[in-house]
Amino acid sequence: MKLTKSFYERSNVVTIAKELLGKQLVSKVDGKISAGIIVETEAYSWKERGCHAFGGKKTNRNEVMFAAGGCGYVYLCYGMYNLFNVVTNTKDKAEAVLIRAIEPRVGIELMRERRKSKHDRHLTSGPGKLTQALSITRKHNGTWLQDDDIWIETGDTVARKQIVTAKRIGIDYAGEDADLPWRFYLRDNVWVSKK
DNA sequence: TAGAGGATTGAT
DNA sequence: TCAATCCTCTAC
Repeated sequence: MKLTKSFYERSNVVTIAKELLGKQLVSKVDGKISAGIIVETEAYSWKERGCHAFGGKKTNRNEVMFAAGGCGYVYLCYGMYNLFNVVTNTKDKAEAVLIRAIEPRVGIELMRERRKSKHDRHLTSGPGKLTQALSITRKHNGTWLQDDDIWIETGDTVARKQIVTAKRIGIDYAGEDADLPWRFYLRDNVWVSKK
């Protein structure tokens, strides 16, 4: 069952990031379905420097973050990798959850083709990898998660004690905000990206 | 309009 | 440890 708009429109992005663990991310591209369980997320808010929309600054790139919760925000990182975020909160309150890793469940053969990687372990264990495996690109920026292109549905039940809290990755430039414990992942899950 | 740098990855 | 690689933003 797809998550409803009211799930995304809540005001606490950190809570949403935690609750997304165990949910299933699904993509349907060219009529082909592939999906996996979300095992790692990070929260971002306009209130802190790690966020593209820090201070409420709107640009062409991050415009989608200012839409109401329930949109996909896809952008290019390092000129090579598409990163997939879920926009949360209400209109003009720019917050989002970065999906950093998933555990493959549906269309694994499809993912192998798209990734061209011999080791399944590397299929979706990182933000740039999972978008490749699910064939998510910048064309999906602004995609409505109630539609039939990309969506998130209920998946596994996650016990509170399975959730590990940590600092976010790769945002050293954010100063003290880089220390915010806004990264969440499932304990002992092999699909979590490692550092 | 030019130039610097980034929410990464995989190979060395 | 480092290069690949190109879009985005800032400053001139």
